[in-house]
Amino acid sequence: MANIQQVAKYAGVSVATVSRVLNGQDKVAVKTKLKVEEAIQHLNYEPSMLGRNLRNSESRIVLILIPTISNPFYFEIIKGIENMALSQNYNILLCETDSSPEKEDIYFDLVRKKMADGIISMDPAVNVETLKTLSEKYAIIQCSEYGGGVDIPYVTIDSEEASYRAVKHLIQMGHRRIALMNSDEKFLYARERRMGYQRALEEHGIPLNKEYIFYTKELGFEQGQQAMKKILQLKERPSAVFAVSDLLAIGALKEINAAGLRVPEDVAVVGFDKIDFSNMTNPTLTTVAQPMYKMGTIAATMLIDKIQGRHVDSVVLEHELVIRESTSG
Amino acid sequence: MANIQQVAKYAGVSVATVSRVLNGQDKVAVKTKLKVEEAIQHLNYEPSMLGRNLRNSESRIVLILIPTISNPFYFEIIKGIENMALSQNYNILLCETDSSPEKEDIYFDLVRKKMADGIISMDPAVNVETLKTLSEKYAIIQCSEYGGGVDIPYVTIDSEEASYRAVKHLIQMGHRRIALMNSDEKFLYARERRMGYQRALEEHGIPLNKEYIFYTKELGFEQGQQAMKKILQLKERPSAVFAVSDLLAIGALKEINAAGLRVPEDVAVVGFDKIDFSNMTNPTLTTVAQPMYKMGTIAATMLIDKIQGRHVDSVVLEHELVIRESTSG
DNA sequence: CTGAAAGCGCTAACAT
DNA sequence: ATGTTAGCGCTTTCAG
Repeated sequence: MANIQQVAKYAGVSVATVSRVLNGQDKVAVKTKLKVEEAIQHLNYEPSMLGRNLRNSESRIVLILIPTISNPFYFEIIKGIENMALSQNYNILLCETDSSPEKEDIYFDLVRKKMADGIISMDPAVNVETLKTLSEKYAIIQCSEYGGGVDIPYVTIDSEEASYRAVKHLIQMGHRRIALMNSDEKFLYARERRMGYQRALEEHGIPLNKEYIFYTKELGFEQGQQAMKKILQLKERPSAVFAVSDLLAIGALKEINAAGLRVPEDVAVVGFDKIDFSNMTNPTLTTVAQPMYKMGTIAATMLIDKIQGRHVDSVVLEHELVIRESTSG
Repeated sequence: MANIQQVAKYAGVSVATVSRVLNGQDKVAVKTKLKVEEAIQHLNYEPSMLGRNLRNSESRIVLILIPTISNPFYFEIIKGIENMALSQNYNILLCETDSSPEKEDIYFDLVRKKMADGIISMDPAVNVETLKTLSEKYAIIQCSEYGGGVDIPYVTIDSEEASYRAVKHLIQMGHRRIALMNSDEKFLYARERRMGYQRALEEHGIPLNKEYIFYTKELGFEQGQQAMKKILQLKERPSAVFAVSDLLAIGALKEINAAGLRVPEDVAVVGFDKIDFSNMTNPTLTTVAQPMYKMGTIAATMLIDKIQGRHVDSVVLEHELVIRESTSG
């Protein structure tokens, strides 16, 4: 396979000139340029990024850290990141951490070893200490999820407010016994969403019933089913459930159905994320929409700015409550 | 940031020795090794893959080409590929082509430019000619989808047989008016599945009714809804539908429900792929399971073998019909 | 506008 | 067992 030397030789110019033609920055005489281009054509030359990357001390690869690829919530965000990255000549390495520190470390190593120029972390379970240390030397952005108190730029929504609005909607639909299906409160967003839930209840004079708050280990379908099973066994059965992820909510839907109850007549359900599937269920799911694609593009822009040494500020984006059949069938 | 030179200097040895310690192949005296390791520790040294990659003329990155990340069908396959790749020190670049030749070409360029060592293509819409040309110079494996007649190793299942069994199951459940929801027959797997469908009908003396065959542009939920809408308008309404993807089938489910009909009493439905979500619907979906994780690991193994110059043969894996509520509620 | 030459960080062949 | 050295393929001063 031809390299830049051979092209230079064939074209009768120096490698520097070939490089100039390749990068199109410096001025090259039209005639010379033509010669070089012909040589490139003739030799079927493709510049090697390996050489270029070493020379430039960059990999033009950015890491996306997600807990699991199976949660559709990440799709649109990833698309946003990808398109923005691509437009800036960066490629993305999608890294599934399975929320495991060991796997996480494999990927962190990639930036330590210069195989990646930066990281967009969407993993709430990420080892915050490591991330913090890393962020002193490398470009890191937190997207959607973020650890509090750490000085790493993030893009996210106001979880407390979103949660507040979702619960308020349920209250306005006449519900007073509202269950919360939350994930572990070691995650900041989980604490925030619980606070929004409480604020809505308080504001409407509904006393907090701790029996109505359920914690799940993960945000998946099965966890939603299990939690819903417990909820349905309560003496004073809630008439509504607010789940902090759509998959949880869909699990709840399924379980309610299995128990022979109807949504929303017997139990209303609200999810969170507006994943594609939330519109495929029967009934369709009321849910909180995050501007995922936009969040992705912004995260990518922030990261690239950071990589290139520019200053970046954190961003909080708007969200929207999408009312569908599961609360107002 | 420290480089190998500085480590060598600090340890009072040559760079070659440091490299030896790093790679652990050649023999190094324990004492020397200790000195080097201390230097590495002290200087916080991390070997740069940029230098190593250039030197070794490899990137240790493999490309996965998929039409869209939104189809959960790919999850398990990707996990399989990823785990196998990781265990061999390869990383994966997930590339969404959107079935667009332009985007495809961006990714092909990555291997032309040595940024990737090989490709696992799962995109049926891939430009077969380009792929063929590429495969003469680079390592390429087709996974799950493959173009016929091209001499590129693949791993897949027997689509014709899988389709045959799915339809046979419907016939055995007493159905005789069975619709087929297929994708464009420019794809080999679509032609094969149609053939399996026909074989099952023929074998049971059911005449082929062309009105019962529907083609969709994509394999998504919306396409399933649209096709089902048309199916429900037929004078002689089919009593069963075989869709070549779970998402199509789930769209059909939704539409049947919307029309006030029941599954499987009024219309039975069979999908294809056994995506996670096929178990979350109501009713749960009868579907054809492919050994996706295994397919992924095999594809990765094949690719790495190919990259490293070993010979590889194509593989056809077993499938399984998973009978659930949508055909035998 | 073009060329010569240095060097990014690493590995491996060769020499000792 | 260890050191010396020549590149891998590219970009970018610096001279001319």
